[in-house]
Amino acid sequence: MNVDATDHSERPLRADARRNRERILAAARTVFARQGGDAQIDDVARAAGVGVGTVYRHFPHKDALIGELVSQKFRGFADNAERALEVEDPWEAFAGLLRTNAEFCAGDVGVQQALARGPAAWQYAAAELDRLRDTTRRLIERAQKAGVMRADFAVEDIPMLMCGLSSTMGVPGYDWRRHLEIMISGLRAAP
Amino acid sequence: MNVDATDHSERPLRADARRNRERILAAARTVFARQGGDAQIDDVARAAGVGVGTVYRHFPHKDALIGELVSQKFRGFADNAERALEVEDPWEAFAGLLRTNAEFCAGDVGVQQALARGPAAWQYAAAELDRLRDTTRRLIERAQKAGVMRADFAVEDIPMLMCGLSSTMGVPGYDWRRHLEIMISGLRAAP
DNA sequence: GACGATACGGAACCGTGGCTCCGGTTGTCA
DNA sequence: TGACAACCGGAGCCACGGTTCCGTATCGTC
Repeated sequence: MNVDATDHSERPLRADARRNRERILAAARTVFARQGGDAQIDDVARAAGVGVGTVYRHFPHKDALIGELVSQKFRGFADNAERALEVEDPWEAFAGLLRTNAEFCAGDVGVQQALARGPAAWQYAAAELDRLRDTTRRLIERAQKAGVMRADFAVEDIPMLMCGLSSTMGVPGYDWRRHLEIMISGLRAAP
Repeated sequence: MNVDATDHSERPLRADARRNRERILAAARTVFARQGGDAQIDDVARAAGVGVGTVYRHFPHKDALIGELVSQKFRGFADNAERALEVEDPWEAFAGLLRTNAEFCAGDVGVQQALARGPAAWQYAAAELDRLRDTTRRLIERAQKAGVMRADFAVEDIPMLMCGLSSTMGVPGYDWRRHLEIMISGLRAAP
């Protein structure tokens, strides 16, 4: 399966094509954020002021479109993680990252839901995911070495944790931040 | 919408009908457990050795079938909660219930996923849900009064917590029990 | 054992939504 | 400015899956 919809090997996109591509992505963000992962391509196209055909010209199928959004999102996560490495306090660096990324998630629950639905979209973000994982691992090791985090916690737990969290973000009127704080408290080293 | 598919007001089901109803439910449990919420009615029918028409005779639509499964599941949750009230130690009573019900969930992730998907199925379990909520509230108050649970935790957090947890149960090879223990630690009263 | 009520089976219907196709338009380069 | 390649739009195609319909089989009662 072609994982990269952008196809950098070709000559640069024509001006109108690039413009439309951006419009489509922006529209997709909005539409998925509002309607969740089962929003229709037609809706995205309409919101972008573009025909369905144009959407499919840029993204061979729905997953590719969602994949691109997911990828962008993970790029953000990974960037945040790298910034967190510069925070002095090992615990604050880690907990802060969780909070920041959670907040970053909450912006568009739609993408999160879409992501939770099918694993197909994940592969598009593989590279960013690796970067995020590596950085986070370092944050965790640092905190554990400092003795402020429970020793049995591992990077693999993060996706689960965020997955759980994000599934609660969709519930209207629920304060997911409390849920997050509960989990964060659970991560502190037992005395 | 008709919430009760069993329709107790009518005369008892004919012997073959009752038999088929049970078969369908059993098959549905298996099929949904294996394939998740988007398993098809046709699959359920085939697994039950029955025609689709028969499934629809007993359950007016897919949601009603899922609803019945969900309802049964919640009856189990609520029963467990009532048993937990008899445990002496307030903390163990509560934490134990979480563990028990989580384990009970893990049995058929399919139903959990189906449940997480659409809110339509929830209404079928409304009565059991109320019973579960009331009992759990008492467990929480007891633990908080004893000073062993953080004071800002509320019954409303439980569904979120379980929702998050169940969304990780579907991931093959992941130890969701660790996730649960992390959350449980997060609930203990801060010293 | 006969008869009416009840239940069964599964082919077919139909709405939905992803995706394609092609005639028309627009950007780019000489 | 002309010509061609790249791109656009959206009607329509098609597969999928929930639901219906009705001729046939089975149950329970007299």
